[in-house]
Amino acid sequence: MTPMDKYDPKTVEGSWYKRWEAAGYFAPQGNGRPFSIAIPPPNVTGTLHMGHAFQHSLVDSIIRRQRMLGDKTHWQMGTDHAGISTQLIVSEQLARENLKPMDIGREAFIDRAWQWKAESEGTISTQLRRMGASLNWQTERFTLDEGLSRAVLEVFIRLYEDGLIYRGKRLVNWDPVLETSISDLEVVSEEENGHLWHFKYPLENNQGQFLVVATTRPETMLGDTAVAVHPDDVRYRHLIGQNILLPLTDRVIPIIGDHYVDQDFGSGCVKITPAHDFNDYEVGQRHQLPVINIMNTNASLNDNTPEPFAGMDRYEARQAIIKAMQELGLLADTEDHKMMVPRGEKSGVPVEPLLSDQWFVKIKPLADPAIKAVESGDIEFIPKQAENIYFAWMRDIRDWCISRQQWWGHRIPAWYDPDGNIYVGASEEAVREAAGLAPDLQLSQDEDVLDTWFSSALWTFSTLGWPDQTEALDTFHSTDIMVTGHDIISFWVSRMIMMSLRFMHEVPFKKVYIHGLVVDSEGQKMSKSKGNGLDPMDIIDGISAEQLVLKRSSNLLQQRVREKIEKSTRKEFPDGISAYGTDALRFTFYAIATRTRSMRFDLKRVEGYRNFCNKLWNAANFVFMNTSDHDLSGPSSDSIADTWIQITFDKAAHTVNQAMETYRFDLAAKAIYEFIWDEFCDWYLELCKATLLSDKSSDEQKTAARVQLLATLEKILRLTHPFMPFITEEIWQKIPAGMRQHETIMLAPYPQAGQQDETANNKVTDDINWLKQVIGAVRNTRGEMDISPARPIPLIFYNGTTEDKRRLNAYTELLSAIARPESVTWLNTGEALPVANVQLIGEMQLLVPLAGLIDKHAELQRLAKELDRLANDIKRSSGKLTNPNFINKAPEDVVFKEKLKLADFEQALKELTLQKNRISDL
RNA sequence: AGGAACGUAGCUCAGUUGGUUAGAGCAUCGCCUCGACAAGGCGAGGGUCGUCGGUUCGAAUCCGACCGUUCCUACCA
Repeated sequence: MTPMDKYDPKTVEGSWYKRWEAAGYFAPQGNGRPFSIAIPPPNVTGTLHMGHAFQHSLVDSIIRRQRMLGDKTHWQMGTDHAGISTQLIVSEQLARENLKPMDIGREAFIDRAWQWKAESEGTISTQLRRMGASLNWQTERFTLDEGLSRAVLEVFIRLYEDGLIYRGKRLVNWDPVLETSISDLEVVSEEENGHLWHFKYPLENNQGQFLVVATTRPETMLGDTAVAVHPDDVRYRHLIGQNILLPLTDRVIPIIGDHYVDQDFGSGCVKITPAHDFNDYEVGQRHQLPVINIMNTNASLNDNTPEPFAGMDRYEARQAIIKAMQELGLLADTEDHKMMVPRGEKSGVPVEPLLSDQWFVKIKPLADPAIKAVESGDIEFIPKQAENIYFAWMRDIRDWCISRQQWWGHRIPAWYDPDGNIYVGASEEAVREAAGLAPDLQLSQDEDVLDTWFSSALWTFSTLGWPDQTEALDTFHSTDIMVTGHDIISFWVSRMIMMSLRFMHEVPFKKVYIHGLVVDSEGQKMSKSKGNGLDPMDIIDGISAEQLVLKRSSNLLQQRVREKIEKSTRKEFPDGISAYGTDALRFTFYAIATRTRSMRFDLKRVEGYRNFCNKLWNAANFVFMNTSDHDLSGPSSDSIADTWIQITFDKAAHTVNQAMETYRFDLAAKAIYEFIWDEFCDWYLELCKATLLSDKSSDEQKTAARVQLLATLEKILRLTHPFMPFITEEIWQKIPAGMRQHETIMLAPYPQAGQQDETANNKVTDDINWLKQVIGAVRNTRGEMDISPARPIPLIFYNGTTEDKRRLNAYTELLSAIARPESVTWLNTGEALPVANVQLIGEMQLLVPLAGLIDKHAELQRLAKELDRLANDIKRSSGKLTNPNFINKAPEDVVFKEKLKLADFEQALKELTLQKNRISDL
């Protein structure tokens, strides 16, 4: 057979995915146990980022392994419509044509959005395919498609009828750029520098007397409806019930007493603006204060404010008010002040609490069972710690504002008549009929759409056909596990649990695996705006430094930031990124998937695993070179190495399966890496060479080695396939057809450890470990003494046991092939010894005579160091053993082991001291 | 302010109920083109496990305090 071409991920990964998909391997099949996972639906118009790539790599390994274990697996594919993001993008597209959404109207806008969806939806699907994700594409869904929209409608109507959805005027987080309400979770607060302005508010009845209030947002004063003091505050409590003349307006507002006020902060007086502050709103409710909304939806001041402020932008108004107050002599003080500024996650501008009509889900009745489901263990979080995030959120949950003032999404199925009566139903006809409305009664549908998460919350069952009772729903719900990040627990996990319990009467998933965040090599969160993100596709395909700089900085608005990013990018990736391939990238993800909350992503790691692919590739090449053109059907006889590699493989398979059962992807990856590289390549292949290249081995032995080489390689490939799907399939297809019973490795059985005969196994592994130790000792001597591996050296075995002698006799051939001795001599205890370098293997000494080979000085130095170490060990060990407390209280086996250890140390010390004396006598 | 997590080799991280000489990869140093592989082989150096105290015969591991880093939640007008 001709050697395989050099490992190149591009050619290896080229066509397999298409073939798998075309063959229908991703669809559920067989009669095994159903096993299902629903993908957290990515944004249909989005692209795959590192977090996605990581997450889906984890899921794919789970799915592929379960499939190979014979389960009927279903990995639900689908995307969501990402209401706000998509609306924003389409609006930006319009802006480039100097158009506003209003200019083209709702219908045309939605058309544009669908158009954009059609254009961009292929991107993330293609990227998922490049990652090798074995998703079931045949049942792909989209949150706005017909079936899922029907589920949304059904849920909305039923919740409304059950009194769990209501409409009300409430204070919500308002994004003045997007002009919509947004969720608490979509607000990010960061500390910023601001000011605290102290205003003097004149008392109504005491001319010339003032209360001083402090504010970070002067513009809201026009909406003040009270000043609050603490009811116990001796400075002010007598003023409670009196009034303030609110400056710049003609309004008179009361002084109220409320425990909300902190007497020690500022002046101890607080202005109360119920329409523009969440806390003030509550104070206002308690005291029945009027709620005066002073802002328009774009955060300019409205007609409830006096001239000249009406119509001004909020920040323009702020300056104007400060100036006006100053001119009135009512500005007492201005000081610098650090404060948290809440900004809209998507728009980046400060959000406003705004009073508006919104739809809400009454959440408590949904949350209570959802909390119980986790408390009772019906749903298990992995790691367990993550439950805290869930409970913290759920136990303090507030009604969920589900209406968004947008066009792209599920329109709220509510209609209003001219009197403002609300009718909820599947369609206008439906509500007319249900309510028996006169045909000529004017009805208008609510303009708003639902929060995207409302539809995502139904994901695990809506994608399977609900509200229809489909076979898929019956088979695959509840799903087995949800894999997601901790940042999404409150957004989504909790809402799925609530909705599934309510409508399916079962949990949406039995387990939730919460993974950490992929961060850059500096520990920073990867983000577009920071320009520190990596595109998984660039790691797979490679990218030049120039293109990478361009890609990272093109989205950045500020020149300064752009330059900074360019500099750091050029520093970190001076030569760009080379093409590492999907398999290496995936393996990196498994290796870093530890239990920590964040994982630094380092390309060096990817490089290491690309090298690992190369190693596997070359090992396969070796196996094929040595097995093709040979008849493997003849009689065979396993050598110790052949038996050993089978045992060792079984152990590795056991470790991998165990790790996967506990979702320790890192341990699974480690076990695979170590078995392939350290055991199969470094030892087994070398031992096979000894057998295959020697005239002394029989045909039976050679056949056994060849069979075992192929069989082990084949098992390795199956064990590794869930993690590195491409390279394993590529190599597996080169295995002689007789050794594989399936058309694809994807459907071949996953290796599991069989029954083990511990005693027999230990005998084998002990022998191989002995051999490894002897070879290690020889290599060590060569290394320490700078003896070329090419130069044969005489080996003398001294003071060995009969077991040592048996092993030496049995494995001289193997030993010789790897250690390359000039001669092998066995000396019995008491026989005369040459002056030599000595290494201890248990009680046995391995000697390499000094003559002409070894530097006396260097050897003495080495011995001194060794003796030093032994002296230390003896001191510690005997210290323990002379401690009566240790002898009495420690378990027997621990004491016994310690005694053995000490004996070994002392024996070694004795031998090496003798040796040292002999050499220094030279 | 409240809650949580983390701190192990130069770097990134393992270390599962306390019990070997605390491990791996990368980086470093030395040797090696020996018929799979230089994207390689062989060998070596490198850690008072953040600090202090406690529990224990025994602590990287359990407890407390402190220092440092990070995240989450809520915010004071």
